[in-house]
Amino acid sequence: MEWNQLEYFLTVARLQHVTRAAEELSITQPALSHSIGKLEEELGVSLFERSGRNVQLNRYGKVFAKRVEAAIMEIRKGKQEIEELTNPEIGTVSLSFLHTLGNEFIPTLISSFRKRYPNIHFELYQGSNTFIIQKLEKGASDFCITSPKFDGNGMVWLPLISEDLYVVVPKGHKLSNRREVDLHAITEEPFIGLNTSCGFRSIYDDIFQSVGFHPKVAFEAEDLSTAAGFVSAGLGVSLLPSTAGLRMDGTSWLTVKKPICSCTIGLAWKDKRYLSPAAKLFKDFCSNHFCYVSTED
DNA sequence: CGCTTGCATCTGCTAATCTA
DNA sequence: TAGATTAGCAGATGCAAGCG
Repeated sequence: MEWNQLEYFLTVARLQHVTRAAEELSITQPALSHSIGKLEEELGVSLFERSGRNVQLNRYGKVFAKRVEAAIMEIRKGKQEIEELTNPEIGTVSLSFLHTLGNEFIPTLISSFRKRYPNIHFELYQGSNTFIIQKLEKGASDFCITSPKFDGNGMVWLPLISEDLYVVVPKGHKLSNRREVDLHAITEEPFIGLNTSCGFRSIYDDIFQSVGFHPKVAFEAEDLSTAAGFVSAGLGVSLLPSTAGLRMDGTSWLTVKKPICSCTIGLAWKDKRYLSPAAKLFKDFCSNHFCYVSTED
C-alpha cells in the first residue's frame, strides 16, 4: 500500500468521478483506475459502488476513507511539527526559569530576542529551582535560567549576569539609615531565610560559611518575594538580590561592604541533548547578549 | 566490500473495448 | 457518446548474483 494510492483513493472518494480525480491528480484516468483496483485487491474488498459511470463509496470504502483521512492528517501534522521544530524561523524554544526572574529579567530577554526572531515562540515554565531543573532533566525544557551555577549530570551552564546582594532590613530598624554594612552586622538579627527548594539558599549558605557564622534563622520562605515581604512586615532581616519587584515599601536595602556578595544567573542545558535550530539561536543570542559577563568567568 | 549487470516488479502511458 | 475498464508497452526502481 503506497502513499499515493491512498491520496488517489481519497480524491476519487471526494469527487466521486474517476476522470475528474485523475485530472486533479495530474495522472491519466486509466492509471488512477488501475491504482484503485490494486488497492481494492490488496484490501480484498471493493471500496466503491459502481453503477454505470457513477462511482460512490460503499460501506467498506466509507470506513476505510475515515481511517485514511485521519492517518493522512496525522502524518501531515507530524511533518508540520517537524518543520516547525527544525526551521529556526518558525521554531519553538522551551524555557523554564525561577519565580523571581519573571518580573523583569525574562520578559526583557525574550522581548529582545523576539525583536530579532519574531517568528520563534516560547513555551515558558516558572517555578522553584528543583522544579525547573527537573523540567530540564526530563527533557520538558530546552533550557532553564537559574542561579546558582549547577553542573554535572551532563549539564552545561552559561553565566549571563551577576547581581549584587543587599542586606535588607525593615524601615525603622537600627541599621535602616546606613547605606552600607558588613555582613557581620546582622549576626545577632533574626534572619528571614529560604528553604532548600530555592536555589538562592545555597548561595547565601556559601557566603555565610565563608565569613564563619550562621544567621539566626527566624523563618524560611519559599521564595525571594515572600522573604522580602517578611522583612517588610518587620519579622527580621535578609540577604537578597535587588531583583525587580523585591524592593517593597517598608524595606531598606544596604550595600554589603564585606565580603563581596553577589550571585550569578545563568542559562543551563543538557550537553548531549539535541537542540533544535531555534533553541541554538536562543543559546547563541544569550551568549552574545550577555557576553561581557561570560568572558569574565 | 563495493560496483555492475540482469531480472522482476511497479507505475503510468496509449489504445482498444465495454457499458449505460 | 462520455466515462470506466482492460491490455499491452515503456521507463523507473529494487534486489540479488556475479565480479574485481
